[in-house]
Formats: sequence, structure tokens, C-alpha cells
Amino acid sequence: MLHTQIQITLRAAIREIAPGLDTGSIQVRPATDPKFGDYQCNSLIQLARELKKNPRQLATEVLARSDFSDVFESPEIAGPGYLNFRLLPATLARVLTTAAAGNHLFFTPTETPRTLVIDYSSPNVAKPMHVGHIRSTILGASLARIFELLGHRVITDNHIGDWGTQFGMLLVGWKTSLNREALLQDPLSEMERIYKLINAQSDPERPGFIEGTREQARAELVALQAGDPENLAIWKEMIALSQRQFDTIYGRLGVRFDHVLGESFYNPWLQATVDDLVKRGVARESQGAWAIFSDGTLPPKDDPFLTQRDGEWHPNPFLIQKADGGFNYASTDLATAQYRIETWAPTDIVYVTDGRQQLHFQQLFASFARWKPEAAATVRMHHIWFGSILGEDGKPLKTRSGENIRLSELLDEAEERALKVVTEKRPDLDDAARREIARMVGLGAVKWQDLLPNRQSDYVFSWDKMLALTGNTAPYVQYQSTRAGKVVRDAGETNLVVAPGSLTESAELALARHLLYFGTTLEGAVAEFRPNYLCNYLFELASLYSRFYEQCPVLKAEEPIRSARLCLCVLTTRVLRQGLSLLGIEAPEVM
RNA sequence: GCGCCCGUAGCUCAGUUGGAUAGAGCAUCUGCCUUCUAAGCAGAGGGUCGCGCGUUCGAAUCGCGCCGGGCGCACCA
Repeated sequence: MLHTQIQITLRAAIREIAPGLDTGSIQVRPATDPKFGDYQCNSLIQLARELKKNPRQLATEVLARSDFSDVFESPEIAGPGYLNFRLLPATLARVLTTAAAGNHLFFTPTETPRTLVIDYSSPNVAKPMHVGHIRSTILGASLARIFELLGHRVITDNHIGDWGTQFGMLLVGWKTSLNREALLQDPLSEMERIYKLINAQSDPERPGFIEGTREQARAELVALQAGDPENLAIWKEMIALSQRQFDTIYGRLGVRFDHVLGESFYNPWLQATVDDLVKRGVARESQGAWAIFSDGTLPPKDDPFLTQRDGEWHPNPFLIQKADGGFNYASTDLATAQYRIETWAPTDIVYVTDGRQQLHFQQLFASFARWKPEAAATVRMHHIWFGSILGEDGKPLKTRSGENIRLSELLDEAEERALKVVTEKRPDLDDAARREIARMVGLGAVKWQDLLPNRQSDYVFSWDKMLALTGNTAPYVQYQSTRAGKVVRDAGETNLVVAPGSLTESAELALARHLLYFGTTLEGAVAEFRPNYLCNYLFELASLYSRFYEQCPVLKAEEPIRSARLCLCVLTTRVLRQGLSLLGIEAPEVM
């Protein structure tokens, strides 16, 4: 796209001036203000300092060796040494016309495709999915779609929690307290109930404490891990019941996975993983458990295996096998990383989890690099973390009765609220049509609220905010796309051409310019794993369209303005729909 | 104690590897539907970007020190 073209030209010119220089820092961005043109480059100032040159002088020299004459007006040097680029009307017309013809949508696929394994959602078996799962699920799915659109190979993997100590309690509960009828009615609630019941019975501090329950749970867990047929059968049934719930929710959210390899899948390799780590001298025995300690290659401050107490640095080991012989998620994650690299040869492995696991992933990545240096050198591992969801009181989110808010209930409520608005706004539509619009609008609102904030911010949950249907929300963007789509439908057959110079109004030009920035926005979103850049872009595009729509009649305009404006409507519709779909949000034809 | 993160308008938050006059939504106030959908548009008010020092042409952004808050730190994930 255009910003890359400018970048390439500038970099070539700089290499002429200063051969051998790394020009990676030369960045071209959309102009911050229309009065500065359409694109700007601020990087020369810093470069001038490195070259010990006057920035404006350097800018002059660079421009003397660059030719933009076919595409831009002659670039201006402004302020301390900014370069400002203004599109020729013919260039704008050409880019819009080729896009309208379907040749591109303001982005180009990458020239260096990567293979990414993206690990997200990861719900637990036998527990209802709650709002806490939404960020990982929505964020991971969105990132997967954006990478894919830009031409990367994406492998999504749902690493579900289908193994672990909680099954000891669940098995005791299943055998002693299961209500079969309740299980048929609502399996997740019943499994949750028996888990909580046994959990309370195991805790001497709690009222329902029963001597020996904890030991019983441990025994059931050991039996399960040893392959006891009865326990295995119950365990499989719990997974099947849970998977049905996952499928329902993922279906509603429009989320899918290439693989669902839960923790249990890696069981067969765990002992070998720990043995190999010990054999290679990475892990050693400590207090009966097996753990990875600092190898002293990093300064203590940056070493994830050290922590400071009372002014002294103490070991902060990564535990990979418990003293009782059981494995934990450290060993599972190490085996998982190994499996993924062997199986898919990825360039990147992306873990989308909450920020509280940062230390775990630092230790995991460092441990893996020491265990498999050759494999680790072929892959970048990213912990893409996000903030916690808090209640209105700033504490971890719970309902009044202390329960988690169920994801299914949140989605139901979203659709109900949207239906009220649709019914009010569009009494002329039939019931089925209203419900379908309400579904897209309600779910869109939820996803938008989740993706709009910077992912690292903590997140204060409120029904009103999560389900907001006005302002900076998905329904606003969806609404603008229906307005644009309606104009296009009403136009009938048209020659989609933007004649050079036919766009002159500031509302037209601002809209057109913003369409061109779609590609650079996607690149930015992918570079930092931040779909909120795309949300901001789409809201801005929708706002610019709305202004254009108020100020510039389309169908009543004279040619060639009519065609040019219609092109803007067509392209706005396409970019909004494409952008929303990357966020997992559907766009109705009418609202 | 150490580490990570946060502190921006009344409220909730953006701010794209340091850039030009710090933005949006909500809320409040004023206008705009006989003209392609008013789930909309135009406008107004509202800021010592927690505080201080530093780095430099230039800091909400980088460094150091405080103040305030959240999270994590050995057998849960």
C-alpha cells in the first residue's frame, strides 16, 4: 500500500546517503492532521542525530534522491524535519476505483508469511463458562482472523482444562452425591454443585466438613491417573457433557478451533519430559519435588527463577513435578510446546491468557529454551496477556450471591436488551427478522466492549456498559454499515469509478483518506496483538461516514460526483463489514 | 521485601515502537427529521496527563525517586 511504497523509496534514498545503515526505524504513518497531508514521516529527525546532520538538511538530501512525482504532490519538509506527503487527486481516484473494482481492499497480504499457533479460550471441564473466559476467547479468535487475512498460516488450539486435581473431588461427588435428574436438566450446574459440595466437605474450616473426604478425593484422583476403568468412564462423560456446552457457546460466538488438545492429551509424555529435563541437567530434585532453578546467566533482576526477600536473592523455582509424583501445568506446558513445534513447525506460539500468569510464562519460556535450545531458536513465544475483569467495587467479579456471571446468561441478556431496542425502532419488521438483528446487535455489543479497551487494562464489568447500544459500540458501526449499504442498494446498476478531482468536500476527502488506512491499521493490530486498534479505526470510519452521509447527498448528486460518492459508500460498506467480521461481529443488512 | 501492571475531562477509557494544538464515549447544556434510515448529525462547557527531578530540538509516552491502587512470588491453573 501507499505508506509502504513511501517507506521503501525513503529507505533506498537513505541507503544511498549512508550505505550500510539499518533503515528499519524509518516509519511512514497516516498524517495526524489533514492539514499535514495524507502521510507523514517523522523518523528522519532521529536519524539525522545519529548521522550528526541537520535534520532539515538531511530531509532535503533524501527528497533529492526520491521520486514521488507520479503518486504524490512534491513532499513538504515541515517543522524540525517532518516529511509530509499529499496524494495527487489522480492517485486517490485510482486507489478508490481499483478497490471498488474488487482488486484490493486497502491492504496487501504479507510477503513474509508466518505460521502461528494461537492458544486461547482454555475453559475447564465440569465448570460453566463465565465472563472470565470471554476475553481470551474473543481476543484470541480475533487475532487469529486478522493474521489469517494478512496471509499468515494460523493454527488455533483450545488447551482445555480436562485433567488435574479437581477431578478427585468431582469423582467423589459423582459417586456419593450426584443427582441424575439434575444432571440431565443442566449438567454444568450439577457438576459445579457436586464440586463445591465436596470442596466444602474437604475443608476443616467450612461448616460441611467431613473427616476423610480430602483423602478420598486424592485416592480417586490416583485411581483415575492409574487408569481405573470406572473413573475413566466417569471422567469421559464429564468431558463429553462439558464439550457440548463449549460447542453451544462457541457456536453462538462464531468461534472455532483447528484443534482441541486438552491437558490430558499430553499425559503420556509428562514423565519423559521431566526425566529428560533432569537428564540434561535443567531440572533437579528439591524438597521431594522436581524443579528448575536459575542457571545464573541473567542478572538477578531479570531472572525469572530468582526473587528477593529481605535484601537477599532467593531461588524462585519452576516446579515441574510435585513431591507426590503428580504433574502440574508447568510440565504439561513444556510438553505442549514441544509437541506443537514438532507437529506444526510454527514460527510463533501465542498464549492468550490473563496477566496473572506472567511469571509462569516467563519461567516456561526460559525453561523451554534451556531444555530444547535448537527448537526454541526456531520459534518466538508470546504471552499475550490481558487484565482482570473486576466488579463495580474493583474486586474480582462476582454476582451478589458470590457466583460467577455465566457467559450463556450474559449472551442471553445481550440479545434480550437488543431485541427491546429493535422492536422499538423497527415495529415494521416481522418477529423473526427482529430477532435476527437483535442477535447480531446484542452479541456484537458484547464483543465490542471486550475488544475496545487496551487488552492490558483491567476491566470493570457492568451490565449497562457491556450491553451498551449507543456511542462507541458495535451497533453504531453496524448501523453506519446498513446506511451505507442501503444507498448502494438504492443506486441500482452503476459504473463504480472515481474520476480524478471529483472528490472535493472535506467530509468526502476525510472518509476517502481513512479508507486507505485500513491496511496500516491491520498491520499495527497484528504487530502488537491488539485488535483494539481495529475497533478505534472502525469507529472513526463509521463516524466519518456518518458525517459524509449528512453532508453529501449521493443519489441526487450530478455525475461524476454521484459515482465517486457511491464508490465511497460501497467501499465503506466493504471495509466496515470486513473489519467487523475480523472482530467476530456480524453486520446486518438492515437495522 | 522483590517483580509486573495501572494512575489522562464529573464517570469509563483511547492515545500505533518520543512527534506538530492531548482525543472519544457516557453524563450535562444548545440546535437539527415534508430531502438516500435521527440506533444519527452539528455545536458548547469540562485537563497542572498522580507528584518531583532528569534525558533532548520535542515527554502522557523514556530514566530515576516518591505518593496511591491492583496482581504475582514452591507443589492450583
